[in-house]
Amino acid sequence: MGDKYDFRQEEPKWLRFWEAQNLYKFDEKSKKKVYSIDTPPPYKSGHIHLGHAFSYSQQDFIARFRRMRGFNVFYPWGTDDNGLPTERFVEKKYNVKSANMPRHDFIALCKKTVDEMDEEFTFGWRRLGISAYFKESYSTIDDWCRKTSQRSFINLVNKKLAYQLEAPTMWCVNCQTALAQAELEDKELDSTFNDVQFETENKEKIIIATTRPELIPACVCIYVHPDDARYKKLVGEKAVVPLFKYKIPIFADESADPEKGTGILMICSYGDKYDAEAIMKRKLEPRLVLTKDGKMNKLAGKYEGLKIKEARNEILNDLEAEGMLLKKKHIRHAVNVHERCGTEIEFLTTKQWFIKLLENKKKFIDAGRKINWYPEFMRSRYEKWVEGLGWDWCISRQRHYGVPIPVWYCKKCGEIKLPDDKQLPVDPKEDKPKTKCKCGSDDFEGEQDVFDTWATSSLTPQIISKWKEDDSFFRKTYPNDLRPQAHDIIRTWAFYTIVKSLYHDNSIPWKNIIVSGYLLAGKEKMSKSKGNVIDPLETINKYGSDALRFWASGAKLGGDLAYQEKDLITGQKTVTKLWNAARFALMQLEDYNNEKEGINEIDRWMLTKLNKLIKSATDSFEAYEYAKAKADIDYFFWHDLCDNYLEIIKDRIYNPQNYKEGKKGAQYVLHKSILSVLKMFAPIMPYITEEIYHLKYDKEENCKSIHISKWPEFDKKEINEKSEKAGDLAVEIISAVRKFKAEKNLSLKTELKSLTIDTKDRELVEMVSSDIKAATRAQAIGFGKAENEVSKDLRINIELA
RNA sequence: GGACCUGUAGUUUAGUGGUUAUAACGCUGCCCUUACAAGGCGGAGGUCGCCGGUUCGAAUCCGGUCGGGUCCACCA
Repeated sequence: MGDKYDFRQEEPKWLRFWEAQNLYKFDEKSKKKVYSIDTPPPYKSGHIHLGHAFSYSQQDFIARFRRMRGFNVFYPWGTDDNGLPTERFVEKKYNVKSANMPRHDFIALCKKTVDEMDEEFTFGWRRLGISAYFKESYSTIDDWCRKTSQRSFINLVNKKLAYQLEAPTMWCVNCQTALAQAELEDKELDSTFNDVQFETENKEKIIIATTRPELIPACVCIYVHPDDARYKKLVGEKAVVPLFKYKIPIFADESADPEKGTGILMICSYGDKYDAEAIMKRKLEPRLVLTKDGKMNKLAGKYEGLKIKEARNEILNDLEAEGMLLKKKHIRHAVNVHERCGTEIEFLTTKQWFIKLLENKKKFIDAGRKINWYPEFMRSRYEKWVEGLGWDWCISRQRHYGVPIPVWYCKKCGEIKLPDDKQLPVDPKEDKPKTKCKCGSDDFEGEQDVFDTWATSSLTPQIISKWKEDDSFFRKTYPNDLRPQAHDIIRTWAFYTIVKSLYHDNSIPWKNIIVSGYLLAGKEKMSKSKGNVIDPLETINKYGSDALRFWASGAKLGGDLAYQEKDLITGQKTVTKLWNAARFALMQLEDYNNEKEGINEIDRWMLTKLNKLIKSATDSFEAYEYAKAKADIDYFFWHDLCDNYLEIIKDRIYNPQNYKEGKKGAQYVLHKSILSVLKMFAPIMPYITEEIYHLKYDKEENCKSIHISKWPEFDKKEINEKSEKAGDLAVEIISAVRKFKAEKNLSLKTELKSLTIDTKDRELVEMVSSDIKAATRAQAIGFGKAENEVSKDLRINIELA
């Protein structure tokens, strides 16, 4: 055993060892209880960043703890490769355009890229010590995932939970695709709030406030509140739309709020969801004025061809010229934009596929309540999102790249044709149905659209558990035991996964969900878009993976943590300290062969502390409170074990002849404490603990890795309250002597002529007096009157030699 | 506007009713002590955001208030 531990050399060595041993491979044949983890698949669009290191470390603590607790841990790996990030990444890499290629070619290219990158991409996670099994991983664009995704869709169509509808839907005019509610984001934008004058047929003035004057040509009716005295006389009249000069009805409707704007509401097709509802309710003919790429169409008359913003300005100018613009006020307000591109969303009538949500909100909330959320309050975020849902889930996207929606339409009768399960995965643009349409025709048109990426990633439990492919595997691993994820995707990943599991198998997808917080850089989130990310591989090269993980273990679940490089030093010091303590212990254990004899009070004190720690650390890990476990283990290791116990037993180990119990008891406790600490630290610092384990313990336990060794067992018989009290007293006295020497600038080696102790617990002190004597270097210990108060019931006098 | 989270030492933080409020980093005095100077033993540093209430007792519970964050809503 060398003097120094070089993590730069040792960490990669152990990584190679674990991978060569397939240490983390799930053993299907094992009889042990399964613990399955629905690992978050990262986008394979670049490199791991420190935020990943932070959250993936946290889930790995749990995986490793469970493995040592004797579970058969199923911890698969996957990547999410069918989203925009991958599409852009591949387009850039090969200088191609997805839209200009046959879809299957682009998918093949993505798959190829993904496979090629795999080694390099996953390296960050592997190097971090993530104990997932990387050799078998899924990619959300691979055949199996496309198959599962399409299978899920067909299943939902058959259950009438997925449907196609032509209706106003949220639309991004930049990406030219429909969107789901979960893809919206708020953005503060400058705008104007305009008072526009309409007139009735009798030239009565009606003033309407709007931020969307370009939708004036889309206006189909006007609402006033039935109890609004100001406007009662307007009800039943017709209004003339300014500039466009067509007539629209005026209705009384509760939904018009007299307090808002001028109290008069124009209904356009479509300004928002309520417009769509109002038009449906009144059975009005919508006036659609926008094209899919965000321009005014023919119905907008002279404004045809203008972009939305241009039309807005032109219309305002023209209104002003005609004296119909009464007021124009500058405002700054939040609008809904597409989270990917920041473009304001519009409502266009298009034909889309939806999954029913609105009629089952209660079921989703109930399902959420069957899952344990850590931390608990994250559940209320989930419930608030479900309660606030206003739309069914639009799953079709008018994009080229993604998992194709597996549907054909009969050209003759228009019927929908779904593929055979055996035919999956299909691309309906290129593949043909195996059978004819009910009408006898075999002339079909394949669906062009692809799925929302969440439609596939919401199936990760089904994907990893081999849903509808391997029943016994499915039963064994599903529902998954754990879903780890971040809180920003509760409304998407967590929610949609719950929806799918409920719809497919009337089940919950996982028993527990742990939600990690954000890694902050200063006050803001560390994220790629903010340009403040740090490459964890650099950090690992500088401080070691164990140090990085040690740092990540400091934040409790759901809690944000502000990153500061200096905090890595703490972990690095702990690694060094472990190394040195083990070095000392192993030196003292050379002539020791596992006998348990010669246990004295101080040993019992240590054993009591150790077993209390085992209990609390185990409980904490069980409750996903790895941060508390770490803090407790850390405290025990540095203070109880290293600072006190090791110092106290040194004399006994060097001069066993002076002690009636000899040194074996100390060796026993030393051996046991070091091994227990190593094991409890192993989930957090997998490398250094493995290194030390292999110096001695692997042979003793006949186990090839600490990570599959047995977690320490709490032994109630080792708890001895009286010994603990006696030991605590000893530590108190020793500390007081150390303080005395420090104040006098004396070396701790300085001999004392005598140490007089004044306490009512004389019996306890006598139990440990030889240890106190050795640790304080007192030639004699006596009991009697003393003046220097140490604590309420303890006074000492110190006489130097 | 609503919901949830959050405010503790210079910094990052622990602590959900009970002596004198945690630790790390930083600062500082001393100590080469046969594991460790990347260490050890000490020290300084906090009116626990603010106000009020409940209680024998509040960082902790309740109400209010101010600041930070997240999500949602509104967008006439």
